[in-house]
Amino acid sequence: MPELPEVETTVNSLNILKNKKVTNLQIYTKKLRYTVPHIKLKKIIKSELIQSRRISKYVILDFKNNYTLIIHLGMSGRLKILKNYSSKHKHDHLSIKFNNNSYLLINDPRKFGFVDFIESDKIYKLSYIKKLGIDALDKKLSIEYLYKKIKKSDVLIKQILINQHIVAGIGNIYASEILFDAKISPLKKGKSLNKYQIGKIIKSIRKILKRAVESGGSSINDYVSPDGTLGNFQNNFKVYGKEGLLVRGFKIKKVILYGRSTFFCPEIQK
DNA sequence: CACTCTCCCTGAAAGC
DNA sequence: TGCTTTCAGGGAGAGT
Repeated sequence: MPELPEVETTVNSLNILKNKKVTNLQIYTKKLRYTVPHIKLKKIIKSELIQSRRISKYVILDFKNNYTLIIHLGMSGRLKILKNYSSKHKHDHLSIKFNNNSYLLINDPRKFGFVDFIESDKIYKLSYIKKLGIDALDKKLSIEYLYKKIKKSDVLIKQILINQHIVAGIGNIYASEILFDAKISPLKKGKSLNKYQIGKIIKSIRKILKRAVESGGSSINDYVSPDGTLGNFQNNFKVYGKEGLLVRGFKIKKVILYGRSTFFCPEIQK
């Protein structure tokens, strides 16, 4: 499931379409999580892709005509770049043809993702973008910022980490990995953490996410990079999905927090 | 406002 | 073996 590292890997791969012009657009699905803005989307035809970038877990494609395509991959969403595309594959919802004869496809079995289309200068007016907290890999993510956000919070640190309005980009899987790396229990309340512990968490956020980006993201379930390469960071997961396994002689436990699976090692994470 | 719960969806895995 | 049920999760919106 795409979290920050997978989205980062995705937008990097999409840069091979930079300066290419859209020659055709096919929409196969009326609605993903939200209705696909099919009328507006036609505006990208004949325009060139200027750049592919990431805002939190959103893929941002800026076009030369000053319009921007926003793609959220949800849980099972995946972008593919294909040279030959004669027939639609299962769960393909959108296909964009470029003038180098390659196709960018949005494929999403669970339809938890969505696409949006807006004038480029209005992107920060979108409520879901405007509300985002500091990006998990932004240098501006400081101990002071996080401490201030959570010093009065009764919410568990695990939930704070996946709250996109506080730190943007971390999802359920990496939250478990980050807290294991920081040796801090997911069950700790935000307000119980001191600045030293928050510093450890920030270090672990950067360490785990950067490593994951370097390994091309994770490929659990069907996440694959647009160029077809598989990420392999899931091989580096220490606790996620590893209930019952031993770490330094201690068992990894699974608990459900706010309806989400959470993996940790109580003896190591305090 | 701040928090938690529910829901959207399909395929894989578990259960029977 | 094969059918049925459960589970997975991002994030908006409803509910408290």
